[in-house]
Amino acid sequence: MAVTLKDVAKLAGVSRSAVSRTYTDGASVSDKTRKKVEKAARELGYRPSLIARSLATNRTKLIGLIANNFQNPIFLEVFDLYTRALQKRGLRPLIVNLTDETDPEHSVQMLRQYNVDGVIVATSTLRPYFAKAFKDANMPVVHAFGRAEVGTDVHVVGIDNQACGKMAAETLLLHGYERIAFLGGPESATSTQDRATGFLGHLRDQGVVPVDVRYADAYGYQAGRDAMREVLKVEGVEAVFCGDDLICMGAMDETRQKGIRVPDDIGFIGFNDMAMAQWQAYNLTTVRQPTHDIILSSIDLVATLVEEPEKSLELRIFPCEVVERGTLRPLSQ
Amino acid sequence: MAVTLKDVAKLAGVSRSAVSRTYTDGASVSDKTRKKVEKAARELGYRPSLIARSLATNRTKLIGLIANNFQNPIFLEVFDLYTRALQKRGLRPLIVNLTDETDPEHSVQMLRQYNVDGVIVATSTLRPYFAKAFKDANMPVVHAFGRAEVGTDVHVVGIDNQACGKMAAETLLLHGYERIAFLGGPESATSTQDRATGFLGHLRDQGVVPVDVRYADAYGYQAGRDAMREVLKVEGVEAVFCGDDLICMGAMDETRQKGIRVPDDIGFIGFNDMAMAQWQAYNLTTVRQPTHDIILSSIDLVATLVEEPEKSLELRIFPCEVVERGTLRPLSQ
DNA sequence: AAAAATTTTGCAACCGGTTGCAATATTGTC
DNA sequence: GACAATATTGCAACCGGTTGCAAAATTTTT
Repeated sequence: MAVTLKDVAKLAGVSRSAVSRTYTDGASVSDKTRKKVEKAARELGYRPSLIARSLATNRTKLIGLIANNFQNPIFLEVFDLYTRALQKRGLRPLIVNLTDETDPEHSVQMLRQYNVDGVIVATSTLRPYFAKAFKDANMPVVHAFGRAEVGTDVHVVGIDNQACGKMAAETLLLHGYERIAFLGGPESATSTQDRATGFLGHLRDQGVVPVDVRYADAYGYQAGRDAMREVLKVEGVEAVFCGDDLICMGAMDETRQKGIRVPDDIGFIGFNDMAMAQWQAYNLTTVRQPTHDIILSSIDLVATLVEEPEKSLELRIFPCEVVERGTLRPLSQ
Repeated sequence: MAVTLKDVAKLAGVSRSAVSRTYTDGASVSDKTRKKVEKAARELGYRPSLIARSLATNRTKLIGLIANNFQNPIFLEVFDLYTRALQKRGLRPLIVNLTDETDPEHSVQMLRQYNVDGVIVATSTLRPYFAKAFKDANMPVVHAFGRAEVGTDVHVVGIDNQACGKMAAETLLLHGYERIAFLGGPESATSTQDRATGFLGHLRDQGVVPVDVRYADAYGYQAGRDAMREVLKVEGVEAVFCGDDLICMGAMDETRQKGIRVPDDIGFIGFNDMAMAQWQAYNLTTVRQPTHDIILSSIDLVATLVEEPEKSLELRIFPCEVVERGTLRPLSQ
C-alpha cells in the first residue's frame, strides 16, 4: 500500500541503498543520483518510514515524557513548551500519564518497548528513585523539576527549592510581616520539603516562629482551600507562603469567602508564577520558577545523553526570582 | 544489547516462532511451550520490541493527537482524559502541538512517517479540511470537538454548538435579562460561529436585539478581557454570553476591575464548565460540555475505524446542559 | 490399534529501512 | 595518458519481530 524504498529505487533506476542514502545525512550520494531519487520520490509521494528506520538504527527520536500533575495548569505551560521544543529538534514526546501510579516498573517497561531514545521525568512530586529506575534500565534520563539527592545518580535540571523558600521568607519579612504561616504542597514531594526547609529555616534564623505549618494534600486548588480553612483557625495570621500558585489561589478564595481581605488583612505569596498568577482576580505575588529554561535545558541534556550515555552526572540549577504583584501589603517607606 | 526473540528461543529451546506466538494473542501455542518461553523470558527480562512488531504487523498502537489550544486549561482536562483512556486500551497518543500552524501537510507527513494507526483532531478551532487531510492520506481520523459540515466526510464527535448557543440564550431570557451582549471566541472557529448562530438566532426569535456582538481574538483570558473592555463601552449591558469559560473569566475580571459588580450589575454565562468554573472567585454559571463523553467516544470511534476503515460516516453528538452557579441574578420568583 | 481430525511446531519469507564492504566510477596528479 | 587517490554505487546481511505453510505431534474416532 504505502510507497517504499524499493518503489522509489525502481522508478529512479538506482539501488535501494542509493535511496536510503539520499535520506540519511552524512551519507555519500552524488548530486546526480540524489536528483533522480528526489524526483522519483516526489512523483510517488515517498516518505521514509520512521519505524523501519528505528529498527535499523536503534534510534526512535521518541522521548518519554513522564508527568503526573495533570490537574495543575502549570503543566499546560510545561507541556506546551516540551512539545514545541522537542518538535523543533525533530524529536517527539511519548507522554506517560502517571496519575495515581507510583511504581516505575510499568512505565519503564512501556518505554523500553517503544525503545525511546531518552526519558524526561517532569515532575517534582515523584521520589528520585523513580527516575533512577529508567537509568537502571539503561535509558538516558533527566529529572526535570527534580531534586539533587545524594546517591541517586540521575541528571537533574531544576531549581534550588531551599533557596527559593528562603526568598519567600525574606520577602515576607521585608514587608514587615511577623505572624507568618506556611502552607506547603503535599508533604511527600521533595519540592515541598525543600521549600519548607528553606522557608522555615530562614524564619528561624531571623527569630520568627511561624504561627502555622501545614501541608495541602496535593498541588491543587481544592487542596489549597481545604488547608487554608485550617490555617484560618489560627488567630491573627498575617501572611501565608503557599508552596504553589494553585494552592495559593484556593487559599485566597477560601480567605476571601470568609470576608477576610487580601492583602489588607492577610498577605499571600505563591510559587511558580504560572500564567494565571497575573489574573486580575488574584494578581499574585509569587516566586517565579524559570520553567522555560528548565525545559529547554532538560531537552538539551537528554539529547546530549543520547549521544553520550556515559556523560558525567550533571545538576543544572536555575535561579528563581520574586515577582511582586498585589497580594502583599505595600512596603512601608 | 537488548534481549531479543532469538535469545529467548535459544534459552527455551524452541523456535523463534514459538516465542513470537507466546506474545501474540490468538496464536496457537501449547501450554508446555508457553511455560518454557515465559520462564526463559523472565530470566532474561525479555519484552517484545514494539518497533519490530509494528514493522511486521503494520500497526503501531500510536494515535496521533492533534491540538492547538495549549493555553486553555480545558485542554489539560482533555489531555488528561485522552492519555489515560488511550493508555487503558494499550494505545499511546503521539501529540502534535499545532500552535500557530495552519497547514495540515506537515502534520500529515509526520504522522504518516510514524505510521500512526489513527488520528484524533481534538480542537474546535481548526477548519474541517484540516481533519480531512488525514483522511485523504488514508488514515482513520476522528474530529473531536468538531463541526459536522456537509461535504467534509470526516467522522465527528462533539456537541451541537448551535443548540448550546440557544440554551444560553434561553437561560438569560429566563433570568429576565433584556440588554444582552454576545462575546464569542475567535470568529474563525466553527464552534464560535455555531454558538453565535444558535444564540443570536434564539434572541431574534424572541424579539430581543443584542446590545453588542463581539469576538475575542482567541479562546483565552487576556482576549476575553480585551474584548470585554469594548463591550463595556456599550451603555447598560445587563448580561453577557461568553463563548468560553476562560474568556468569561477574563471578561469578569475586566468588569470587576471597573468596579462593576457580578452578578448584581452584569450577569455572565460561560461555556465548557472547565474545572476552574467552580472556583470561588468566579463561581461561573456556564453551559457544560460533556468533555468526558466526547473523548471516550472519539477514542472508541477511532479504534473502530482502525479495524474497519470503510465504516460509514458517523456523527456523534452529545447534549450539553446549563450549570447554574452564581454569575446570573437569581430567577425572579 | 489404525485412521482421521486437530493442534502445535519450525522453516523461511517478509515488513522497510541501514550500512560495511568490495567493486566501480570519477577526479586529480605528474 | 597512466596511475593514484577519492567518491559513489550496489550487494547482501541485518535490525527484531510476524505469519503462511507444510511437517510433526497429539488427540479423537472407529
